[in-house]
Order: sequence, then structure tokens, then C-alpha cells
Amino acid sequence: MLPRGFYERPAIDVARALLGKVLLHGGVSGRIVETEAYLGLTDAAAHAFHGPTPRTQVIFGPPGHAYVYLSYGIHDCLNVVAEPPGSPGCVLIRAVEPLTGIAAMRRRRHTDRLENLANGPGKLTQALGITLRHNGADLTRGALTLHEPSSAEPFEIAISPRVGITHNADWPLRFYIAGSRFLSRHLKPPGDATLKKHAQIDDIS
DNA sequence: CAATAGATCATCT
DNA sequence: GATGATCTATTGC
Repeated sequence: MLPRGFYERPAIDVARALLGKVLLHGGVSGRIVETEAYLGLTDAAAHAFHGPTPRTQVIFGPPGHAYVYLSYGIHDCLNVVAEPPGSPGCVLIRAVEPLTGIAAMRRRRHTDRLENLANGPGKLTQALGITLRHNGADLTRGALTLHEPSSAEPFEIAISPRVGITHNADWPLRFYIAGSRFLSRHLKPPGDATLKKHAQIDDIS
């Protein structure tokens, strides 16, 4: 079980440190392969940016708790509260690699494909059975917990801009395990994009 | 494979 | 009354 102190540091540090850790709920677990940091009052993309509200108060509370919100009216998304009380940093869990309880995941997700069970913030909550009821839950004790992996193979951390936001869209606050098959988005091809533009130029001329 | 439309509702203005 | 830290199916190349 990760101790409270694990979460009591800057959100960016927690986002990086959470990679490779294990998220467990009711016998169903996954290895975290993708996270995003949200910096609170200095970050217009963060829910906490406008100060505490009934919804976001948990982000301003003690670290090591869950902030779960409803996304686009449909999906429950899981955040981990970081930083000391009053400092509203948090980390969005964007993807996990299925480890245990895979049968239950397949049932909840209505799909068999391993790579499609929990490769997105809305998908992993559905796969693990995490809902708005877990908002405010203490991650250091209770049904929803985080752990050190039993076997830790080394991995490389890659960085990119965050996904799906309109503010600070260029801030490099998304962290993921390089080469993982379980990411919410696949890597951009290394080449440039000039080839595509030719077609449009040809159309005009 | 890439782009896009539609679903759907708690939260805040 | 507008707005998303998304997902899926569908359409178009």
C-alpha cells in the first residue's frame, strides 16, 4: 500500500511516480501506464483552477484521496489528489494494463480485446468498477487502493502534451510508459506531415 | 486508417 | 443554458 507521504508532493512528481504502480479495486487490478498532472490554481485546464466548489473541494483536501468526476455526462474519471491540504494538485489516471480480474473487466466492458479494456480514463473506471461513489475515498485504506508492483521491470517514461483539453494544450504534463500496448493513444509517427498536404495543394491547382 | 457526429448530465454562470 | 480532463460507431479515403 502506498503511504500518504507518497502523494504529498508536487502533482508532476506524483504523476511520474504513479507509472508502474498497481491500482486495485475488489480483486480487479491494473498497472498504471499513463497519467496526467493538473496543477490547480496556476493551470487553466484544471478543474480546481477557479477555486474550491462543491465538486472540487476534495482536490483541496488531504493527499491520497480519490477525485472522481463525470465526464461528458457519461464517463466516470479517476484522479489522485496530490500535494498538501490547500494545494490543489491532482493526477488523472488515463490508462492501466490489466493484471487481475480480467474476466470481470471483459464483462463490464463488453469486449474481449486486452488492449481495449482499460486504455482510457473512462474505460479503466468502467473496467475496475470505479464510480462517482468513490469520490473522496481514502486510497491508503478501503476498497480502492494503490500498491507497489510485485515484479518491477524497468521502463522508460515518455512525455507529451495532455489529451482532450483546450487550455494550456501545449504543456508537457502527460506521462506514459514508452512502448506500452495499453496507452489511450498511440504514438505519432516520427516523420513530418508534408506528404498529406500535397493532396490538398493538388486539388486547389 | 482518419475524421467526425452523437450520446448525455452534473456543474457552474 | 452552455460546457466539457470521453467513447463508440460510422463514414470517407
